[in-house]
Amino acid sequence: MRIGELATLSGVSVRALRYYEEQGLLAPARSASGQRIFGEGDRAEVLRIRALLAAGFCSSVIRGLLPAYRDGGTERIRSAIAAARARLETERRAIDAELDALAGLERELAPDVGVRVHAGRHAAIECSEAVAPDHRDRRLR
DNA sequence: CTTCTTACA
DNA sequence: TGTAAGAA
Repeated sequence: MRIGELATLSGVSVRALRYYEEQGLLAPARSASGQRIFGEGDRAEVLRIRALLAAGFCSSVIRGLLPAYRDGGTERIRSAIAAARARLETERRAIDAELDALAGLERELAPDVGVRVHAGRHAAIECSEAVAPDHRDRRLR
């Protein structure tokens, strides 16, 4: 099948499929005219790549993991999962520590801070300088 | 109409 | 990742 069909079947964009090939995650054959030719098995392959990506593995790691999936290298995969889990748990501890630190700063403030009366209305305290453009960032800039 | 590559946002 | 452009 050509790239468009695989994209429809897998729910992955044509752009992404070409990118996966560029990253060495997929190795489709080529027709005489240069078009990528995928096999039926590539559908499952793509879904697996998506699952690995969703779990946080970068393409270079996935590249090394895919062959293990094909030739039953279960131990290699298990260790990769364990490493990823350990890394995430370390990060979680750091996040919990920051959350605790924030709670401490909040308790340190006077009881009524957070809202001040201006012209009879409630208004949130301004904090232009300390606000991160994206609250998902790990550090405020 | 679909795909390819290359390049840019 | 999406989209544009020009060619096949």
